[in-house]
Amino acid sequence: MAGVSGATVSRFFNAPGKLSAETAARIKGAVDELGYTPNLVAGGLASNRSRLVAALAPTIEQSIFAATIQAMTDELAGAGYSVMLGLTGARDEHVGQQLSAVLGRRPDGVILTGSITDPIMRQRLVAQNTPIIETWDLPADPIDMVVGFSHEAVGHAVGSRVIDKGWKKPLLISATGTRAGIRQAGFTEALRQNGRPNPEVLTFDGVTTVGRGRRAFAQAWEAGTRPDVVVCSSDWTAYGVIAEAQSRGLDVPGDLAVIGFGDLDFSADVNPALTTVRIDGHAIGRQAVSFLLQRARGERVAEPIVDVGFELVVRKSG
Amino acid sequence: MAGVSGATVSRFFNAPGKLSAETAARIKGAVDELGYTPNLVAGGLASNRSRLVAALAPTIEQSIFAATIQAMTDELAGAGYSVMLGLTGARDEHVGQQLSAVLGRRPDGVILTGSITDPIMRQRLVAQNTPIIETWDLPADPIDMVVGFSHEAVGHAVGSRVIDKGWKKPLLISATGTRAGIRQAGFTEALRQNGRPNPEVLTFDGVTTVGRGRRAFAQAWEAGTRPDVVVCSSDWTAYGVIAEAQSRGLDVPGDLAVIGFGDLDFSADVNPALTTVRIDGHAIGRQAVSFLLQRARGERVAEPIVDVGFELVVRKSG
DNA sequence: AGCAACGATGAACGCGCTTACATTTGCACG
DNA sequence: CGTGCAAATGTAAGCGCGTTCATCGTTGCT
Repeated sequence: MAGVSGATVSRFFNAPGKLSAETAARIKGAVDELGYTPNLVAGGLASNRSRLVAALAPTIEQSIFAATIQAMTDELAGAGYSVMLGLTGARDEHVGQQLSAVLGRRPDGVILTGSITDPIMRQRLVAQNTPIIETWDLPADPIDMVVGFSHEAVGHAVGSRVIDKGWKKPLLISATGTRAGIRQAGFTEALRQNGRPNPEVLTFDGVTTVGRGRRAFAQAWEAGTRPDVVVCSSDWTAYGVIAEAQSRGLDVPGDLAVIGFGDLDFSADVNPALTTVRIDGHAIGRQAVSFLLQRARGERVAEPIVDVGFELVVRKSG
Repeated sequence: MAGVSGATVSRFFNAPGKLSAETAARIKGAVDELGYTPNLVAGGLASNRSRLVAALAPTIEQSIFAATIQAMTDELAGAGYSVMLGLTGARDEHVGQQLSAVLGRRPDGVILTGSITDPIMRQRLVAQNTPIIETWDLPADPIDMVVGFSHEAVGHAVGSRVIDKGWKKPLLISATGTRAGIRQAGFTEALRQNGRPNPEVLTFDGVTTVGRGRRAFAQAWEAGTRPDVVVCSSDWTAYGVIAEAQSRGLDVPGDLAVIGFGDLDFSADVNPALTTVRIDGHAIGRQAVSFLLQRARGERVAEPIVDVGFELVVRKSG
């Protein structure tokens, strides 16, 4: 319709600078009139670049990862990429399945939250030769690039605060999961370094919600546990503990201090405001995308392991 | 390596029943040994079915849509589909861009939250001839299939409760947005039918958060507004109003009733438990996927417009 | 033994693009 | 006016599969 070859139309979309203004205008006219949208599937096959990146996360509901995914998606959209979302389940039970599904599309990058432990999976990932970014953790044996922080250090920092404040009977309420487990280890280690015994620990399975926190604290309380500080694996749980404690006539932080994890969107605005550990999930997403785009441009990433750190945010609750 | 033609390998993956057990075993051996993953991009081009569905939503952070996306992704993964996530911004400012990006991949279905208003966009969507599902709304002029509920009815139901309870000075705190606007209209209409004047309204732009709710209520209070009930466009905001009211020494619901929207995960567990409108976001996602799969099997969807309804959940706060 | 019918498999084409390479055109320069 | 070079465009060969159609044994039956 524009009187040009297919190759020229391809250039119109992918390298507009190479066209004369006149043909570009002619093609644009035809494109508009026909409502033509290039088939990126065919383009991907031909160019061997899918412009698709896979993002795997345990869940997006009630999740600290939502911020990372949001940031990633926004950034990638700006660069002309689409993101495939793979939800691997609260305990990563579907990583294998999701990974297979995703690799079949030959993504230009894979962003993981946490590490892949299964050696076979790792093998398959590496074999694909696509950029891989592990996030929200600092794995000892990284596959490729990493944007995360040390859960061990987080646990240790919280433990140190417990020591400093002179709290004697800490209770850990935590979801099962590798990363929460590592924070727990760091916490315990901080206590041990100060000659303290291991803390009491209550773990539960599945998604971290306010209700879970409430019930966990109620259960501990009914069982006679009388902590002076509760350390939680998420701000959701922490707020549940506060709600339950308040319902039982306890004053937070007077009778009971509560510390969360994540510094979620609501954490500063509840009563009392949550003391927690801030992780900048958006920054993680942005940095991950930045790595991906560098690789896509063929550049070498000089410093492929980034520790975004964390911040102990002291507010009213503890 | 298995001593068979490509055609047979293709059948191994797509129609295993058509192979003899013996060749299937031979192919399986080769596949395992080589770590071969079929290239779905090429397959999609050849078969004209991408096995990709696009999900567009304003945001996933702090969002009632997260549940729908979660359910969709889970269901679709089970059926061998992947989902492309498109985030269109809190006020749908990126629908156009996202839609283009997404249509280029020739998805086997598009799931929208809310409607597309721009006629040009609608045109392009329809032209693609892919199944389209509008969710979280009951548009007057549906494009294709719909899984939603009436925001008008929600507003009306809340308004009726305000009447029934005899509250005289309602204040609406609402994010800007089409759907929130429709609920507001329904609410106002319910008041009007009972001879009541229009309620006071405070709107804000952007994401609905606890902090926004707090600040909005603080602002109204400082301005001298003294409502006896606050109706919010989200449970987040509602909880923010409660927190702010409590900080100012008000008793909820004694001095002030608060009603939210969404019945989010935490809503039953805060103090006081939130009176709100429950929408089953998971059910919306599941139903949408079910429609999509029916279409994929070539079946006609008998009843393509589904009203999943809502439920006014009365708890302590109002 | 001969034939039809059927299940299993292979050969070959094409899906809609990208891209290396070839070709054409326009223009500056000697 | 011819030469050389760069910019603009066309040509054609795939990219890795799915799919149709033909082929080849087999089996069951007469």
